[in-house]
Amino acid sequence: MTAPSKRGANAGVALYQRIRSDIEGRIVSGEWPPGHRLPFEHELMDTYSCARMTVNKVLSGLAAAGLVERKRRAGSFVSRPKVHSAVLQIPDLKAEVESRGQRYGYALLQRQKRTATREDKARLDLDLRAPILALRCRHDAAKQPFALEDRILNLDAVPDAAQQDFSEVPPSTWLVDHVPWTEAEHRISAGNADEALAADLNIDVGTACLIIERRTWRNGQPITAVRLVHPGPLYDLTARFTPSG
Amino acid sequence: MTAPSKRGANAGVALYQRIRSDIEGRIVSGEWPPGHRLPFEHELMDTYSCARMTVNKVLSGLAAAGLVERKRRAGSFVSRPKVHSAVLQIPDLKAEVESRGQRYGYALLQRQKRTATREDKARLDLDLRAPILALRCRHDAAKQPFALEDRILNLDAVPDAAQQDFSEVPPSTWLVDHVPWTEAEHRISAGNADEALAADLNIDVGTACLIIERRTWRNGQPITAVRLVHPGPLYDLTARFTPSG
DNA sequence: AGATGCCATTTGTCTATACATATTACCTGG
DNA sequence: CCAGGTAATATGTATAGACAAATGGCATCT
Repeated sequence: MTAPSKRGANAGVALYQRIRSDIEGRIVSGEWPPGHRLPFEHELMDTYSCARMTVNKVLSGLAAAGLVERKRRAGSFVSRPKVHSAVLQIPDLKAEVESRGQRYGYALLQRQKRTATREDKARLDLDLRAPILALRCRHDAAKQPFALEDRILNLDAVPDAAQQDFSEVPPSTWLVDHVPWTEAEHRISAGNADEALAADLNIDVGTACLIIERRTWRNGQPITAVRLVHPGPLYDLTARFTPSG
Repeated sequence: MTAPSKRGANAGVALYQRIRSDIEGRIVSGEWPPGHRLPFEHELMDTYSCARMTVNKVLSGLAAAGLVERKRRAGSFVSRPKVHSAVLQIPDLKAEVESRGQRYGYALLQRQKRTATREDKARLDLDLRAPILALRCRHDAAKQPFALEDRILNLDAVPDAAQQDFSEVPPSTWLVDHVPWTEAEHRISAGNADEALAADLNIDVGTACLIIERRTWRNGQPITAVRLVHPGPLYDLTARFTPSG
């Protein structure tokens, strides 16, 4: 609300929000298809009897959300989304498990401080011989192995991690609370469990697993690379999405 | 540009963008950690010698991007991101294959117009007996099966689809161009190939596959449900993400 | 001490105005 | 007829001022 809701017809929402829903509605309903030129700012001004700053705020917001594209002198156009994009939420595993009403368990299987091998170098963009912390742990849901985590941490970027034994607190939880990041990359794939994995996850050899690999940087400096392997039948990622953002 | 660049020190970017990068920098660098209260609007006004509307635009933008939370009377605070989120891009398969420099192929395996079974009803939120189009097709990359698509289409929502034989144009491509949607849900999981799947995809029985299931609605009305099965070794999803949005 | 109401502060929204900038459409001279 | 300049137009950014709404704290009353 705000802005004296001039003549009571205002149902408690801000004017610019009403205008925005209005326009969004026409776009998603197909009334204004991709490529369609929407009214000029001064036309919307007249339509809604408001100042240009108000409609400008709306159109800028829609442009920021990717629903429209704006061109000087030409006008604003409904943009055509080329790809399906979905905002994938990858929460802390502990929170994930507990939100299903299951008991969460954690075990550190291996902790090793060493210098980067050629393999590590390929995995993150590390310098060869950079000091790293290699961790291997298991996450359980309702006493069943739920994920195997295999992580390397760049100690040049996160020296504090060397002081942490990760026997109680999972590295992912510690990192979220202590290390800001600027860039992340996820790769999601499927693979068959080999013998070692099958033993650790208590599943049959050959069972399909969902593999999530994440790499994180901070201003270009590599922080960590993690590989999470979930037993196929026990896990799936879900993403919901609306074009409005 | 814009706004008379008061005294030339302006490097060609708008004032509000300079302020925004400035603040974003302090946040991602950790100088202003999660929970930290950032300066009040009137303090930023003084700092940057500008009007309140300008800093308001910056802070509102940061709030929309999820970097800060704003509370009346209390101030604006750096928000603590609880989940890793990633924008997953799921492009048209044809574009995906060709962007890898491989030849794309498509084959329609099955096309059936019928009424919804109980199984279909569970898959989308269809009414029982609603008219649907069931499709099964294969996508190839460099002559190798690359994905098996199994789709149902709600003909009540998309009557035009009944006129389309999908022998040349993949349904996903046709849909993107013809049907706007307001909501989508993705589920990503892993599974072992059974005999039928192994035969269609030309892989061994038991090979791990990446399974992507997508359901799409338009203003609450179900449009389509699709299940894409990719041979594990041949495919992965990649998402890149920066907190700034 | 505890409940209650008022006030100051901060963000939220809106207006009216101004000038900058990019780009198209048009006009004019060669 | 074309090249080049010019005006018109729509967006981009910024300002100053105004009032609304939410809320934390303080003062007051019981």
